[in-house]
Amino acid sequence: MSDEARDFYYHTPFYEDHRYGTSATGFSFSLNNSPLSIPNSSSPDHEPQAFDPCSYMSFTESLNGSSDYNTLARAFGLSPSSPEPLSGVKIEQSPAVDAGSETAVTPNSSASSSSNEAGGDEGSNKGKKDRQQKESVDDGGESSKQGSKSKKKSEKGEREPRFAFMTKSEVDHLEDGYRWRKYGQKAVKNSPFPRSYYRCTTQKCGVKKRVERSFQDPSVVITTYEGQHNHPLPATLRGNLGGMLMPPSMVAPPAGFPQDFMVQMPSSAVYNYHGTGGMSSFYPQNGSGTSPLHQQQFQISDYGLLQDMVPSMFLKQEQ
DNA sequence: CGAGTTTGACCAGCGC
DNA sequence: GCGCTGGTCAAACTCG
Repeated sequence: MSDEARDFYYHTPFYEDHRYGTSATGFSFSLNNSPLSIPNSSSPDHEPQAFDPCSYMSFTESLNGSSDYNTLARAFGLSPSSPEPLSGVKIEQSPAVDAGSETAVTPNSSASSSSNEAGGDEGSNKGKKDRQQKESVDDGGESSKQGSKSKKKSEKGEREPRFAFMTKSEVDHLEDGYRWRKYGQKAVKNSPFPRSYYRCTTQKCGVKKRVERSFQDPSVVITTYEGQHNHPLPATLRGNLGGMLMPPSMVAPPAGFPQDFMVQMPSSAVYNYHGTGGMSSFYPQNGSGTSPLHQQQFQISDYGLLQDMVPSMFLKQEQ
């Protein structure tokens, strides 16, 4: 499918042994027990495989477009060997999408992935496309609501890169520096918690995000970003960021926000976040839990959105 | 009054 | 074909 071919996407999990080493200033990544370290010039006295995410990139930057998804991908050990510059990274399940390459990348695949998140997006795009067409017909193609639609349907199958992570928080909608407008909420199957849909309020910015709570652990909020911001952070909030490495939702922890949160990227990668108000860092969890700052962990076993959205951090570049 | 939220409706994809 | 589910729209409503 052209759509898939045009995007980057995550492959469903299957790598059961991703291991993330950790240090106070960074983390390493290994694939199938093969350490995959990312150079770090700022943390020489840490484990060799460690690197300083802060000096490497930041989620915020990534979302802001100042750092591309390729960087993000690299930072997390994604698409480690991709030679060509990536133009985007996408979280989505790869249903049948190229089963061929998928198998190639995921030897143990067995996976689940029941998901339809990716498909859902496609669907939504199409849905809107249709809708827009209808409306266009109704008002001669100048529907006032067009605004939002024009972008999404925009180029029909074109899907935005997605990035999902989990955070341990008591508030559903975490502050991330950007302004969001909620445009929908839906009950999620098999979950007592609804999923909320947000869109960046900045004009021309088509970034969206979905927020929902894990039904397995209500204290965990699953946030999925879709697209990249094409504008800077609101000035008023920018100061709080300082380009620190933290998940988009964590950029500006609200008052009362738990100082620790964890982010789980791929199937078994668990990141812990320890914020101290002023400085914050990501602390990926490693098997031995050596990080002194480890606060909380969370293992995704296999469920709904996460399963679908964050099956693993493996990306694949389109061909 | 503008911006954001709520909520019911609509629609498409998917599985059976 | 039908029902379920996810995603979005948009009118009504709330809030500052």
